Amino acid sequence: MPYRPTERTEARRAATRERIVAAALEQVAGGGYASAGVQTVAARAGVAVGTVYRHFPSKGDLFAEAFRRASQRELDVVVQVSQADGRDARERVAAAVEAFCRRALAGPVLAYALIAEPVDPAVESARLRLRAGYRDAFARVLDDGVRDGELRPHDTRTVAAALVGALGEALVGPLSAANGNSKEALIVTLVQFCEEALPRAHERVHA
Amino acid sequence: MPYRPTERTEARRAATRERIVAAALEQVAGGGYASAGVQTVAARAGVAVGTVYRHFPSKGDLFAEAFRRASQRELDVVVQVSQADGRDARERVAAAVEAFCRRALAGPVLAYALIAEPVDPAVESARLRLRAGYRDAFARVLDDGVRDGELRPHDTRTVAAALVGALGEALVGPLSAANGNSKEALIVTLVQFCEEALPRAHERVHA
DNA sequence: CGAAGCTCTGAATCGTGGTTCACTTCTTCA
DNA sequence: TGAAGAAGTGAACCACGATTCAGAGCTTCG
Repeated sequence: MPYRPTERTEARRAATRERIVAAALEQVAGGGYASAGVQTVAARAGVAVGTVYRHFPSKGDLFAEAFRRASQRELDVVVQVSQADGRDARERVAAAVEAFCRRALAGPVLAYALIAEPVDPAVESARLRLRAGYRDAFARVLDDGVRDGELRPHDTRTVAAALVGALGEALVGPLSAANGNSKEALIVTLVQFCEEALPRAHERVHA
Repeated sequence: MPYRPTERTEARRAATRERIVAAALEQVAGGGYASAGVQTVAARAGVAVGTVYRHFPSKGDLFAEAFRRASQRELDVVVQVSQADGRDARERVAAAVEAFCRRALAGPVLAYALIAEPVDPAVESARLRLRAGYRDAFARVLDDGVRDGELRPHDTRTVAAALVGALGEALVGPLSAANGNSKEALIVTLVQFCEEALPRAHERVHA
């Protein structure tokens, strides 16, 4: 039994893999998915193209993982903020919306890639999971609001999805070119929009 | 001067062009953009591949035109409904939202293609114009509402975009599999959502 | 050391589907 | 009718970028 990869070697291997994922992510954050070819990423990671395929079965899998990473990072922040206790649903939604917007506006290219840019099917599924994650985070807050009597009973999943969509769409345009000033105004508008959209219990139903 | 295309001939030519666009649209409506290759569309239109290129400089241009057609049809309905006079902004928004949802749920594959499916850059711009069209239709209603004192002054463009995004996102999931029953419930939820999201003047601002 | 098994390399390969173009067919009109 | 010009044809072509693979270079351990 002349050879068995030792811990040290496996660590090196893992590090290479890590560099590749990181490079993929940097590339997407810098130039969008459209700019992210396997050759480019390999070069950025300082490895040969073949090495990428030693670590990932296909381009789709590589970027699916990269998206998953970035998604998780983004999602964690929003979930964190939305779960703060001692606050009512309206406050929690407002906090989550603000966090969502700030992060998107801080990294517009990545945000665009995660939210809206055309991608491979394999990556698309990672994106769907992200959107579902946001939706569920909002839905949890809404459910709590209903339970506590702050909100009247409603289809929380659909409303949560609508909130996510509203943010995405309203941000996509500004993601390309938003100066610092309009950013803050935009955030205020969206926070207010989402707050008001909540089906509060004390309010009359119109239809 | 032995040959000059006569009216009759030009009509035939136009008809062929029309058949190609129609075939492209049918293909997208039936199987999504992913299924829409030039060969397939040509076959469906009953012409050779080369003929497609006699009428359109590229695949992108062909589908951009097809998208424009479909978009216009969809948009016209919503604009029409949203401009009905003798109604206040809330009612007009509700009517527009309902029309939007009903049409999307009636042709889910086309709706998905128009709203969310990954497409060529050339087609993407047609899509952006569609979204902008919806946004502007809503924005006009909102502006009227502000002018009439029904709504308080706000960033109508952003709010309108948010409404469009809310509908798109909330519909994308159900577009794949929605039975008749849940459809109606979904529409009610979304109409109410959008009505409540409006920044009405008589309401307290929270933030 | 040296055999074995691993990782890395990157030029060559390959698949897909949009695009071309030499040719045929049709239309017009002297 | 026949010359000229346009529309239509579809097999061949080609660009592009993902994927492969035979060999070079490391790492481990008897």
